[in-house]
Amino acid sequence: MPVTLKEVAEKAGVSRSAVSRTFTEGASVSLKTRRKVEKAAQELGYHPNALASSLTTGRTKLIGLISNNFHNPLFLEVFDLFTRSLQDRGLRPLLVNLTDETNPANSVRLLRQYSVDGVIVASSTLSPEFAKAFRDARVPVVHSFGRFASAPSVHVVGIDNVECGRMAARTLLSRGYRKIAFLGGPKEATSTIDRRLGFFEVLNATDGIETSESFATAYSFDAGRAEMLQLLEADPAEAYFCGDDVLSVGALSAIQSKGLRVPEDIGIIGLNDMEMARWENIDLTTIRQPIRQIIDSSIELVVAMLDDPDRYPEARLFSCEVIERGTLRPR
Amino acid sequence: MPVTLKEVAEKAGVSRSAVSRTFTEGASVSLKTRRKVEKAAQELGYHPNALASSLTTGRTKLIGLISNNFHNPLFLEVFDLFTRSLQDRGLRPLLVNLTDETNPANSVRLLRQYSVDGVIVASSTLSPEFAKAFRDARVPVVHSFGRFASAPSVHVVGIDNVECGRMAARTLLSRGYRKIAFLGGPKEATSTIDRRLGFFEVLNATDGIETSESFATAYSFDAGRAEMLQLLEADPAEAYFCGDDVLSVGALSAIQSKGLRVPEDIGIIGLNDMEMARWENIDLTTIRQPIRQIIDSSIELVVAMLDDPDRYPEARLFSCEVIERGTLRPR
DNA sequence: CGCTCAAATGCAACCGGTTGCAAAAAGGCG
DNA sequence: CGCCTTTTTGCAACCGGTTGCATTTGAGCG
Repeated sequence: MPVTLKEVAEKAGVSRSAVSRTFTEGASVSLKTRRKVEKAAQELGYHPNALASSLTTGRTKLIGLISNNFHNPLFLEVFDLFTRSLQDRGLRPLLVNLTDETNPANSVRLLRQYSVDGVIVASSTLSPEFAKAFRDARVPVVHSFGRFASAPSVHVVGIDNVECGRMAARTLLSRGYRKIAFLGGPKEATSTIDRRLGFFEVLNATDGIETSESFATAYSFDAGRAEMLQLLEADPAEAYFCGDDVLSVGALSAIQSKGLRVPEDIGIIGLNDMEMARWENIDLTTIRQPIRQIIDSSIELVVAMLDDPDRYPEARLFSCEVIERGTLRPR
Repeated sequence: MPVTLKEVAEKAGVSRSAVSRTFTEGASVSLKTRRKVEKAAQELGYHPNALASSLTTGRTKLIGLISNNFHNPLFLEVFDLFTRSLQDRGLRPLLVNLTDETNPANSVRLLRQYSVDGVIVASSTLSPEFAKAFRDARVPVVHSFGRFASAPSVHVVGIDNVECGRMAARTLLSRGYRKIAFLGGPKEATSTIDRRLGFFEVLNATDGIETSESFATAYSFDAGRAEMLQLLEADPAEAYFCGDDVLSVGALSAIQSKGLRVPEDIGIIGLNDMEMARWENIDLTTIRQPIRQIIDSSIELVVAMLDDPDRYPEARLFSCEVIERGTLRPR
């Protein structure tokens, strides 16, 4: 049903090659034939079939965007930025929802079937095995929001979660909190592991601090709320560093529903700075992750790999920043 | 670099057709050759190239998922459900972010270049022209969350916004509110127009009700907050029906920051029932849109159109439901 | 005006598959 | 075992493009 190259060629009275070249950047066509072809194409409403050309060029301009974070509001912003930046570069995101997929091989197969030029794994909770599986299949891949490694085996762009932990600890200490706790996400999430590490590294190096820790079962409102309700049963801390913002809001909700006040009775600091954190009803003090930079950098990297698939793997880190709002007591 | 049909054929000692047929549902292959082919494919790690085959079959199994709602938390759930349901049916979502695109022709061109089998326009704010442009290009299309029309020219799946407006009005009346206002989204959004219509239809039919209306510039927290701050300057209403949940949260935030209480001083009812509406810090009374049903139905419809592109356009409506939470005073 | 050389063009093969068709193989039956 | 029918198989053309190569065209110049 759609118009093909051949029809345009016939109408314009030239060969198919001429038409193809007219639509190929930098190909050799005289102005005269180009005019003829463009006219015919215009009249017929012709547009080249990207998939057909991908067969010979080996480029589909399709980028697999794979994630399992479909319940973290931050990721709506992430998807927004990714899709727009990709589009701006003439690339198309093929979205893969990994929520109930645990086998990297399946994702690799799926995306190879669609000959994606590259893949971006956008998730802080997905196992590094996913990115590695793509690398092994020689598909250019970048793990965005992945775990920082000093000897990366796959391209990683994100933040230093250990440093974020330290930053949270220093912030709480500077506010004079002495009884301080970590309320992590899932114990096995690398982000939780790393944040915890940095957090306690600083706290343990400080005298007179009483610490404790616990873990929510997911980075979610419900998990945060449930865990905090539990904590409030017995001798809660003065301040908590929560695994992420959604978890923090769950915790806030638990605290408020017990009739306690934030920050007067308990302080909370989150991580991510999702859009809602600044909503006055939430007004969460948190650590901002520079998602725009992470995303731009990820795309740059995956684009660079299109030309140089064997590019040596690197880890790119962006610094985070404490955003002061209303859930910690003033200095 | 990836393994091709030919290589498998050579290794298995059969023709290329035999290999192709082995991987084609319902094709005629003897068990013996199928075994041989599968063995060879296995050893070589062969998987058929979906894009190449689409060239002859005319099916890519690609579905364009186009939206401009990348700032409404509800849409994270929407994307989650869409991508999962599509995947479950063996379809792949090609995501298009229309945030800064106003010309339907561009989207059509783009998606035609990628030979998508069908398109889902998922947006309540996008002009119906987008869906129509696809229809005119003879690309199967469904407008999800689109405007209900009694004489639909394009497949539409969604809710009856007029009825939602009535529902909101009845709810407010039943709580004894007499001074009632509409705080809409953008004036030109069809969802706002329709909700307003139903809302005032009921209110105007009731005696002794004082009404007023105003419009936020977007379905966003900031717009809702700004508008409500303005309203609070002079003689606010007793209760507001807000354009959607995000707007409602903005309004709530404005009210609270002025030292007023909800629902004691002012009542709010939203629309959508996004995940955060139930967060205790927000606890928004709202009208639930059955997004799961809308999405499943949309996909069913687009799938049905793959087989019957000329299917007569229909509008599918789902009923909404008031979700009682804490932002309206009790009966 | 003829010559050289670069630019433009068309031919034909190819990308990785599918499929109609005719030939070959297998199965059924007397 | 031979004959007829059904199933399986391979050939070759095709899907909608791209591209290397040889040929033609045309510009530039003495």
